[in-house]
Amino acid sequence: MNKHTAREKLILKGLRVTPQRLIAFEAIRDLKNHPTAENIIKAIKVDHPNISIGTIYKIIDKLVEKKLIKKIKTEKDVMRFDPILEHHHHLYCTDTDRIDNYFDSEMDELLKEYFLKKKISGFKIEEIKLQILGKFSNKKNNGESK
Amino acid sequence: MNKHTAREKLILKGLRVTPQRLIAFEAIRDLKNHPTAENIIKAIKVDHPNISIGTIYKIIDKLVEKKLIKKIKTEKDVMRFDPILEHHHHLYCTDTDRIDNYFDSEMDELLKEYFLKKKISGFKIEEIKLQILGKFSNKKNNGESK
DNA sequence: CTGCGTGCAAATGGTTTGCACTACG
DNA sequence: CGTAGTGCAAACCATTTGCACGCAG
Repeated sequence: MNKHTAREKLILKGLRVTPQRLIAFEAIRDLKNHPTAENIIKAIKVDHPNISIGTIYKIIDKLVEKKLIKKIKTEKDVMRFDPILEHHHHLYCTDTDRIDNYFDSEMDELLKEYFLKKKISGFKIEEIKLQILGKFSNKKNNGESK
Repeated sequence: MNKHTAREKLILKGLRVTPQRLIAFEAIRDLKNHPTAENIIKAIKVDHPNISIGTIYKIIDKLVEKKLIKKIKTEKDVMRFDPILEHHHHLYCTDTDRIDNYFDSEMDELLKEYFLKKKISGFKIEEIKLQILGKFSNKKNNGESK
């Protein structure tokens, strides 16, 4: 997750390494709770107030397009992003906008086996993600990082 | 799902029954594939071109607020709605914007048991929904209505 | 009759686009 | 050097809001 790695990932995807890209990419990786574009912009502005908002949007789009980050589904009308690419599920707080990651390979195995037996007619499954809705006990369980 | 029922549901939620509400509510119930606000507006406009867009948005908001319909999560930036209130999952097409419903009480049972044993620390589960991503075989499987 | 609901139009706000300029490779 | 990337500001567009009027209860 260091500067070097981010740089390499950009290069691997055929993207030019600009300071703006590096800063934005790292900001997204470091932000917890699946930031909105606004969160990202704000975080970047702290140290780099001169990066343009339009540019940040373009960078985000490019990163999504190149699969360096992902968009995630929420009920709100703002887009949020997820820098973790490996398969995982999400815990959605029904009171706040907190979204934590949830890794559970046992569950993944279970789902896989279940749908091996039970086909969904007319549909070819590629991936199954759990949206787990509920409430966090207020302990700051930010140790969700994987 | 007839006029009478829609009317009753509105009344039960303490909402005044206006022609606009009835028309909008029924339109949403009848639209397949989890309509966007735009879909809803368009559908209504066909027969009732004089209902205002602002009003339709207000009606949708009110229906969501009163839990007569639900918002659903998508990766796109437009909101979509679901008139089916009972617990179910969604099949998301990774190519198109098609979203079908998926009912599976066996799976629900499985999930329930699984998470009875395996607690998620610091999180109280209220509901679990599957996002099943994949592709439809092009057969028009619109018999997804429940 | 009282106030919730509607229609309209203007405002909002997050996101996008166009274009001239910059700098990565 | 040539082109992808940046900055800025204007444009977009779905949704929200304010307000006067209308109709449901």
